[in-house]
Amino acid sequence: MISAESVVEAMQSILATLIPRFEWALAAAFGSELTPGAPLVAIASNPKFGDYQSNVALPLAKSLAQPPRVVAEQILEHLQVDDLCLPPSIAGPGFINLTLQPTFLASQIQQIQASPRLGIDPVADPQRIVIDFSSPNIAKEMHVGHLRSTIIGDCIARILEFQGHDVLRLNHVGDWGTQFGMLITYLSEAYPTALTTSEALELGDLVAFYKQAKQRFDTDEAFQMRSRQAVVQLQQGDPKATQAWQLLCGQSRREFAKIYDDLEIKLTERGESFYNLLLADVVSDLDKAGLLATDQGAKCVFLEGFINKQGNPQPLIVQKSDGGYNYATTDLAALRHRITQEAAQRIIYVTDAGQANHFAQVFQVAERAGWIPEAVQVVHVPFGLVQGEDGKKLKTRSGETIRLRDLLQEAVAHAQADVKTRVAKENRTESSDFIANISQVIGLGAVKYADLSQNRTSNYVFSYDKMLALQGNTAPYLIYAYVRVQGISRKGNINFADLGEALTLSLEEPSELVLAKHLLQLQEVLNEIATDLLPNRLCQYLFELSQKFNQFYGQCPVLQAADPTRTSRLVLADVTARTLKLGLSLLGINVLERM
RNA sequence: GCGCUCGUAGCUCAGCGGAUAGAGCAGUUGCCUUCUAAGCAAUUGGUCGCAGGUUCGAUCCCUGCCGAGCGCGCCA
Repeated sequence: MISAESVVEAMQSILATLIPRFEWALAAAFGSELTPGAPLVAIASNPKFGDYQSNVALPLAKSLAQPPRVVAEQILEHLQVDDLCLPPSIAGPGFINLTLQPTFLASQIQQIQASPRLGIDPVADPQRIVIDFSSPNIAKEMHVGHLRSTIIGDCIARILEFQGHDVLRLNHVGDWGTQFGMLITYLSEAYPTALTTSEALELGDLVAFYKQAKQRFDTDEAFQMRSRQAVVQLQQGDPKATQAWQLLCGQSRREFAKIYDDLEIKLTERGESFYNLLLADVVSDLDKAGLLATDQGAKCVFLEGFINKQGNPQPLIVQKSDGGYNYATTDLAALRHRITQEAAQRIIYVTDAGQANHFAQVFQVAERAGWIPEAVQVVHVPFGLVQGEDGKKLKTRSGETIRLRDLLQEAVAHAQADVKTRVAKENRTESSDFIANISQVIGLGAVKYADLSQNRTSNYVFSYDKMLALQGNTAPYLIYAYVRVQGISRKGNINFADLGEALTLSLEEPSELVLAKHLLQLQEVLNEIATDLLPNRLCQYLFELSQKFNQFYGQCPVLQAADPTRTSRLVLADVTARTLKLGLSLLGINVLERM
């Protein structure tokens, strides 16, 4: 039988505590072999029904041939939850509603407050997880298209790292392939010093050359031939080509680093070139597996379930007719490397939804070749387009791609304008460092939050005005809630770390109870996100937390209250602030002490 | 033509097979001698694209249709 001790000993989510209670009650009431047909417990769909609810009685009614309310009554007869809940009730057709006891809430909040990790222990079974994200192309500037992958990938990595997993963040940069043949061929004609002298080119120049090279490639057949030849040379390790390539990569890398530094994102660069020596084996091993075919001079695997425009099975090309390899080959090589060399148990690809087919095809081929062991999960995490307000792919007014650098700078500039207006309106004097710091944190936080707070699968309309609006479901609103708590500690000279250990909390006001209950749900939310990889759920949680805190703040004076209420409220405020800080940090967003 | 994703309030979006579908913004109305009003409270606003089906129960799952976006042989 499950005892109450298990709850108190190891802090675990309320759901994780309640589920075995229901399992036990069901087994006791009806025997252990029945299948519930619904989740045993869930967070209540509406606060007026309580805090948690169980709907199992409804699906069970049929198989047990009893009215659902009768089934619910039998479950309640065996359900032991009096250590954490008020007496459960049956409502409507047979819902079981549970409400947490204030004293239980208080003890849980107290445990969270005493814990540096807010009561969330690392997972018992840490996994080796590879996350492939950001992945800009060398010789091109990072642009809006890289924003979502970079931000979403970083957020997923932070959450899994916090849970205690061993995460390898890989930047699969485009540092190989046709584009380099193109660029090297073009530069050797137009600007040969760039291929032999480091820092001969700014990244901006490189981008301009890239465009010219691309145009030649698309219109000049002879140039195209020479470019393809150059790729093959590079892939065969020709020293001159290799040197030129390294210079180009170095140039781009320095530019990327500035953006990653600003965004505080850490990545291990392991570009396509890394897998060069493994490509030939991919093709020969596919051959050995009996999957390889040759079609129009290209080596390929014909896919199951993919039909081309002519109605024929579609191939995945792994070696082009000119002998070169392409991104499918590289992705297959990378996949194998991550499984065999990195011992990855879970491999996550954060790229735009447009690549869904590509990954489905690569995964299929790897699967059929027997390269993906049963225990390894390989998953594409797609996200929608960044659109302009016209609903089309985002461009500048003149039709150019927006540089990520410009986008971030503009966000910070907007934030700074807002801060200055506010400081002036309140007749405050603040140092320029103070203003610069606030602008940076808010501007970058707003960009990240606007992106992460959308369900990633849908397209996302990019609007400076909406993203930088400092009201509503935005980063500044959340940061402001945090700042309000710090305001309390400054005003009252409170050191939250010194509130003492043997506190007795008393939670009575509705807004205190609502806030406390929400604080206890972080672990459940994180567990969900670790499975579904949907960061917007964390945003939703933090936004609701901020709303609930602001309601509490408006209704419950903290510093003026008498003890034990005063201390209880201080603890609630402290736990709220630390939850916000932790949650925001998992989104890659900083907090401010004052704003 | 085929595939993937999406369609929820005026706008931008949440919504995990459950009870009367929720936020934010915009609109209307209150609240600053009180821990920062970047806040709070109240209020208006819905044929969940359409039609079937599965289910005790469907915004959610299945089928068909309509509409939008993206992709579909040697770019990544």
